[in-house]
Amino acid sequence: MTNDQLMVKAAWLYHVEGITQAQIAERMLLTRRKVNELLSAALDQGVVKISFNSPLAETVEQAAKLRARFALDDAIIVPTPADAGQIATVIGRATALFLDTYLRGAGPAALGVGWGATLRETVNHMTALNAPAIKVRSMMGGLTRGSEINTFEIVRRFAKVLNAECHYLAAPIYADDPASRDTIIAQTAFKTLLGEAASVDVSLLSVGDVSTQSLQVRYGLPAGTDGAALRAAGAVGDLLGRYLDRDGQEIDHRLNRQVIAPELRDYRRIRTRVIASGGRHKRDVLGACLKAGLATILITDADTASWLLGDLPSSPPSVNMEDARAAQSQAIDGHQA
Amino acid sequence: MTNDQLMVKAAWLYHVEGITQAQIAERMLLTRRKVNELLSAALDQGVVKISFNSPLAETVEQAAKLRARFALDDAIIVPTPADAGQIATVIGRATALFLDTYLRGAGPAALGVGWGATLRETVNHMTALNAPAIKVRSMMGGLTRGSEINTFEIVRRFAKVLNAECHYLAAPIYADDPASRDTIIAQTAFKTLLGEAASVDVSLLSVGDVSTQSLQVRYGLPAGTDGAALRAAGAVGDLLGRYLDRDGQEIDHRLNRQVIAPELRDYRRIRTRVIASGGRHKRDVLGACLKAGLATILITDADTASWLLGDLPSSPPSVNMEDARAAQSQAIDGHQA
DNA sequence: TGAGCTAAGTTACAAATGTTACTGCGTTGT
DNA sequence: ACAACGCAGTAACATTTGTAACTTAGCTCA
Repeated sequence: MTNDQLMVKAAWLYHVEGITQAQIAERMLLTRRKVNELLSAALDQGVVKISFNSPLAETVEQAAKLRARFALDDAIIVPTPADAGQIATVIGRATALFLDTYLRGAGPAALGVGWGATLRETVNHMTALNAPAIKVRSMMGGLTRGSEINTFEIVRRFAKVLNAECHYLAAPIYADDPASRDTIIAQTAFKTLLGEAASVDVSLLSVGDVSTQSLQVRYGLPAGTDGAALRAAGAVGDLLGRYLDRDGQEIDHRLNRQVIAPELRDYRRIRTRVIASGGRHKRDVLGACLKAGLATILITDADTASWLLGDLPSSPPSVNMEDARAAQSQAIDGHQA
Repeated sequence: MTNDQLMVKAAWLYHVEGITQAQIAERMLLTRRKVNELLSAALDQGVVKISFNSPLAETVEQAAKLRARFALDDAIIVPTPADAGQIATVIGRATALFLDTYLRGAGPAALGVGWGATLRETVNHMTALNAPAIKVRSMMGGLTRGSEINTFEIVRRFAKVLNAECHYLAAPIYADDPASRDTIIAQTAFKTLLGEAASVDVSLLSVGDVSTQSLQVRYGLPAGTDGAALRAAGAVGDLLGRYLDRDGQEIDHRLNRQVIAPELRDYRRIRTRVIASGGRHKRDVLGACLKAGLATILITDADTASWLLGDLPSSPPSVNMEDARAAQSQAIDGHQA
């Protein structure tokens, strides 16, 4: 029996029939240890999924406010996890649930996807759906330097889970200079691919920030550009590889003329534009995107939602993540007293 | 905060953020005991749900064979639980998952439902869906003597979870005698209700058997009729309150002229006819229904599926459930040696 | 051939979980 | 007002779970 099958069977016995891991080990002729491994593997590989039927009242309220304030079609807010490292996971899961129902219902012709930790978690937790009619399109090129989060891998996995075909945008995100960018995108092949990317019915993207936290800043920027330069030019983060200022306008920086991705103008024509991101350092750029109306559906966490609604003061860009985390866990500890 | 909200919040912290029950208790200012209670309540009230992404290979194979053999549109097979008491739960859950996706996809105009332990579990595990356009219809009258599984309750809950309206078939399943049955169904009100019941797009029923296990045999039969008489007349069980022989034909018994439910002839016109039932004592009647083409979609357990496919010998009607159960658990225990 | 290495199993233990028994407080009814 | 009842909280316990340390078998490469 394949490993996948073992996971499903063990998970069935455990979660549905409710017998102990020791008993499962006996029945399946495995060690208890192995069963334990299988069960956690099943959980984080998304073979078994845990989903919620009723949403949390608090987040529903925030979602309604966000919808009204930024003219969104929908907003989904998940509670901010105490452990900042879990934000991508949690938002990713919520996004997966959203997409699951959305794709089943609307059945769009084409889905454009970006990349990032959040989208990786999303595809991890999607339910398999036989929808060969859906076209999956990559909306941005890949990182050229190695990274644990691979653009192509994400697109491929989306296609696989939907049993659909996919097109990669087989190019780096940034050309070496504006002139070569123009040459590249003038190629028939790229024109087609960019055209396809811009003509999807639904796009699923996350945003990047300009801190050193950002994978894109660390690995994705071409030689001669760094995060500091972008910040100096007024950037608060990027969408589709294009760096934006606080108002969601593209900054005047050479990098934005090197990017190989659809124009924001074309991007705006996409009917359903999902942006899924959260966490403290993504605040500013999320705010910028919303201000500029770049999203029609927002998926984020409760703290970020509060901030977007103006409940919290704007954070200075120099905020230290360690301090922030310490402050947060203190608040939680304080609760106990 | 309402109890439901507490459950959702605790479940979120536990299943998504992955913190311990003790920590949740601290954060939510509850006792660990309370948290523990909330979590299991959340699980069996269906506030959180565990679902599987990939099906078990073995059952998929059986399902394909059943589809071919009985000209079904679909078949869903779940592993037979070791504990016979769990059969309704397990099949019910599978049915809920099926209905969830089915209703989201096809969006039928009207759903007819029956009653029984399996359907109660089904509605327990359905995902809430805002589908006010769906009409929920009761397809059979209610038991007149008290029972823990109430017909009206089930219809109402289906309607509630779909946020839809429902019509009850406000009548007993059986009239006192054939003559009064005819009088009753001649009433305009009942004509309308029976017509509605027979004109749904999807019906969801389970079957009854003729053993003393059967709730219907124990509580639902009118005075003057008992299980033994039905068995003597060749009945192997009932669908829609109508008792059938091994070939799925209505037996010639007075009871079948007392029943207040759609005619099988009309029932057959329903496009999608789901039958969800399993367990050893339902074998014969399931076989009868399939032979007569009364189902288009079957949801049952693996052992029953095997039997239906002819892999197992027909069981004598006098089989003792206690023995069967003992034999089964012995088989499992034997595994360990 | 044998030393060393890897992978899997076994054992053992610490943490987390589920349950039971007990305690005390409030509430109800006489 | 007082007794009886019951419910929620507390603490303690047994079970289950997750993990780490250790062992063994099989294999590779010198």
